[in-house]
Amino acid sequence: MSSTPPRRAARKAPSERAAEIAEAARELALERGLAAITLRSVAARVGVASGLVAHYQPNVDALVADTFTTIVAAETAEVAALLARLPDPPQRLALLLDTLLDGARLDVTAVWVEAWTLGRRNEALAASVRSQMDAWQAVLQDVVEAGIAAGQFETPDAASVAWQILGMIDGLNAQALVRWDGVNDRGVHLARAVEGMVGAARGALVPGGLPQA
Amino acid sequence: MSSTPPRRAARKAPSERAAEIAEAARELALERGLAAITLRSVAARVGVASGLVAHYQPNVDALVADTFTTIVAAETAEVAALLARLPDPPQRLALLLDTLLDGARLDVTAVWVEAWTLGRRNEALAASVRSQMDAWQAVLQDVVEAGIAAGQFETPDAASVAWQILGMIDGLNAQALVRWDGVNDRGVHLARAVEGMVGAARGALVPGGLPQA
DNA sequence: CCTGTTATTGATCAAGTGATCAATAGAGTT
DNA sequence: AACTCTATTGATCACTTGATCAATAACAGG
Repeated sequence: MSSTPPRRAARKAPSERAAEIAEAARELALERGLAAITLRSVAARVGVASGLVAHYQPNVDALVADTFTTIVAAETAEVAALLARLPDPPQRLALLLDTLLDGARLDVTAVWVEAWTLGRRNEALAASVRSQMDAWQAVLQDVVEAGIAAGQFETPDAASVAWQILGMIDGLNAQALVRWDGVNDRGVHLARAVEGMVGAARGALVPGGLPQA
Repeated sequence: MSSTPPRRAARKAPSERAAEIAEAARELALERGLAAITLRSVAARVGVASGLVAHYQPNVDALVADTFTTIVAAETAEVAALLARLPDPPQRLALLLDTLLDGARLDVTAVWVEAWTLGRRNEALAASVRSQMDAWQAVLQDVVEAGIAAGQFETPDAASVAWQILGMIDGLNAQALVRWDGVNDRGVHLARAVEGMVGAARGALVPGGLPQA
């Protein structure tokens, strides 16, 4: 048994150490924001010297950008997988709205919002943000187009509608980040708004399936 | 004619100097973000020693919070004044949506987004953000309630709908900050979404007044 | 058991931050 | 003209940041 932790960190395979660093950065970003990712903070969490973190990354900006991508891509994949189980486009869209508004991923929302700002001074991050936004938009566009093909939705521009829905979701989540109270029935309001945009039947997207209040 | 600027800044009345500092901070925030507000950057813009800026503020966090309030309150007042000219609630709401989506205030949007993140580490700023969000919501709620009173809107919860519209606008603007292209007819899509939420007649809010595409 | 490769260290540098405060000097008052 | 008040200075401190790199030590292959 050792009282004080070992002076020197165990030597590990580069891939393993890189994974540890990525994981530490991910946790830091979710807990304290992307701005909390520094050479020293990440190193401390992994239990290595700061120089080692620098050794595994060209610079901190890249680590921040990679961390953002890791976090956000996982969310997109998770939600997309959830949707894949449902066959009916209106059901898929309803689940999508419901899931993204449930407040279970507010830490990810915080990362999104921070990335929008940090992207101004971190070109690599800005590129990641654009790429991940495209990924989200693609997921939404898929659902909208499937609904159109099935004759359940009707809109002349699925791509634009998908962008619009994405923007609304982002805004409502960002709002929830700052202000929880005061807003009732977020899901129902959004569902009605989206029904109008995609040309779905009234009530087709309301989570509980209740057509009217 | 003097080649080099005077060593010492002219002595001014405290209120005047304070105004200069506030204005410099405002410009910096709009041009380079709230994070660009530092004792030295503000001092340099005013043409004064850094110590003087500190002399006029308890700390930098307060200056950032005040600057945010100044910028955002001016926007709210400006738009509210615009609306006041129109008597008809649907027209007011249409103008509101149209104005906020026209991209003329993207610099203010950037300040909003940054404040959401910075508020995490600046309690004074967080309080300002909440307060200014409330102010915006009140403007929107007013319009919605006027429409209900006039029998042109129909919704059981004007306050929640106002919050919802605000969130959507914020999200769409934040999106525009990062990605301009790909989205067509933002105004029309949003107008339709809002029509659904406030229970207005189809086409009542479309900017050009065209009921259908 | 050597020996070469390289993962790891930690001190170091330059740059930037907020904050403090004794010293200075400008402007109004007497 | 002397004086008083205070706006203004700028050096200074303690701290944090990203980055660099010579030195160290652990592991693998011969």
